[in-house]
Amino acid sequence: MTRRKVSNPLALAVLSLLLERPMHPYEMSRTLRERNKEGSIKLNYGSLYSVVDKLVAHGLIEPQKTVRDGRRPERTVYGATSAGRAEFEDWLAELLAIPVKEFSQFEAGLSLLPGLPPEEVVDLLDQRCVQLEHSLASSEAILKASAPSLPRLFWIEWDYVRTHLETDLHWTRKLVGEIRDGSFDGLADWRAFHTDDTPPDLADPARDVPADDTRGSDTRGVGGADKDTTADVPQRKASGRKGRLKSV
Amino acid sequence: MTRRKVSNPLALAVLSLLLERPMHPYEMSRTLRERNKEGSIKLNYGSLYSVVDKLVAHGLIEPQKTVRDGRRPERTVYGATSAGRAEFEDWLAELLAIPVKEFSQFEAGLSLLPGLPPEEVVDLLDQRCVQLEHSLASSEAILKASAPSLPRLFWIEWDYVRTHLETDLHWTRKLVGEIRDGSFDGLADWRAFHTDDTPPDLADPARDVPADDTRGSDTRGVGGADKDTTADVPQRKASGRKGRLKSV
DNA sequence: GCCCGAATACTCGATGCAGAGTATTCGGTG
DNA sequence: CACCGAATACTCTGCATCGAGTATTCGGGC
Repeated sequence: MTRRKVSNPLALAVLSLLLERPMHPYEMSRTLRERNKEGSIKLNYGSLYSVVDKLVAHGLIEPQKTVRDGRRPERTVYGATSAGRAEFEDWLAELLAIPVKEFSQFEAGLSLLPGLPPEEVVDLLDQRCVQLEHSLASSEAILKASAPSLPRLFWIEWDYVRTHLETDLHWTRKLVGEIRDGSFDGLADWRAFHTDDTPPDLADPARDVPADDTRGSDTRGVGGADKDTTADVPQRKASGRKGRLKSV
Repeated sequence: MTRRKVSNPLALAVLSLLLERPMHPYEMSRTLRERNKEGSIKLNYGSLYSVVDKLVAHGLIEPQKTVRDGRRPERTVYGATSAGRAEFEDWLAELLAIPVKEFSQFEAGLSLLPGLPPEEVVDLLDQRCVQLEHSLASSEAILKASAPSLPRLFWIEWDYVRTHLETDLHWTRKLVGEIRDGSFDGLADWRAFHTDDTPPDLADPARDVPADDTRGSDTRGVGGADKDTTADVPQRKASGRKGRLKSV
């Protein structure tokens, strides 16, 4: 019951292509690739064929003929129906008008940030910045390559992602800066939590209550989860991980 | 083969909670909600229980005891193993250090923008701006509410999303402005494509070739896809969609 | 003491999707 | 003319995910 009968955005791209001209599935995939739409619409064959089938089942597209080139196997050419055109326009309008909350991996990571010590976080975010710079460079390469040959309308989505990459990079750099120069709010507690052998309940919501209890309180004494919380562990972790991630 | 044995970010949150103290699944969900982590990590019960089972199966967490409050059904309390701690730290480090490309709905919409006429796009993006302003306002409300009681470390992810919302809003406003004041590159062709009854092949990659063919060429004459491409249709579509979307 | 709604604590089946795998054919090279 | 790698054109299976559904229990009002 996801509102749309076919919810995969790839279906929208298929409709778009078939409104332009009839095609067979493989041609759709090639066309999307040629136009650099692969970067904005996830394309894989499994989904493509199942999406086409579903569009047919709902009467949004229909097989028009089958052709064969040389001795290649037969391919079915599909075309959009007028119901398909209506669905395309309505769906695209919705995508443009109504922002939807999407969950990013990085956001999830940020929300669990207290789980790593600040020094290591700085290291990791530095690595992230380097990667973002690379992504940014290749985005800009695409823009440079497209701009002379095609009007802006056809590479507008690249401008959008580039802008967001920039924002991301600046935000991350700023955060790294704050942690590094010590101006980050609560930095001392954060560090202490990871160096003490009996860390305070940093992440507990009952934290606004003045911390007069909680040294070995019952909430932590249940046992099991505390093993290997020794002082040397952070060192081992840091070096071990740094080595692995650099090699990636 | 998704690299991790359990790939759902919810599993990372579970590990994080269980490293803090042992819990039963329902308590995990409540805790995540109390801490406003629901906004950054998608939580639903189906996933939660299957993720817990999988973590157990891979030895990253383990059942510790079963308790019952009053006459409530028994609940299983889980705790993290040391393998679980290692997985948590490694995974979180990866999330922070390595940016992954994620496909947003809006980006997909942008990449198919030529499918709607510019006037309608302006309308739709205006609506988007209004929605984004609302999201931004509620993000800021959360920040205002959290800032006095908790150090920045615990609401850093809200700062991140707020920043991206702002970028998004500014970018969209700018685009709307360009289309509206006519400075958008290729605007005339875009509009013509949607008002002419025999539109040029605007979106075709063979566009750098001077358009000396393609008036009623065989690629469009296959029939079916062209019906209801009459001049009055855009009016009807626009008003119809505007009505519907406003009511949402 | 009874009723109602909210919270508790899950279960389960359908669906969608990823992506590895397969089989064929074309084009270029030695 | 034989071969090899790249491109063509799919298929198939397993797994994750989703969210609706269920059954129970607590708390508060009347």
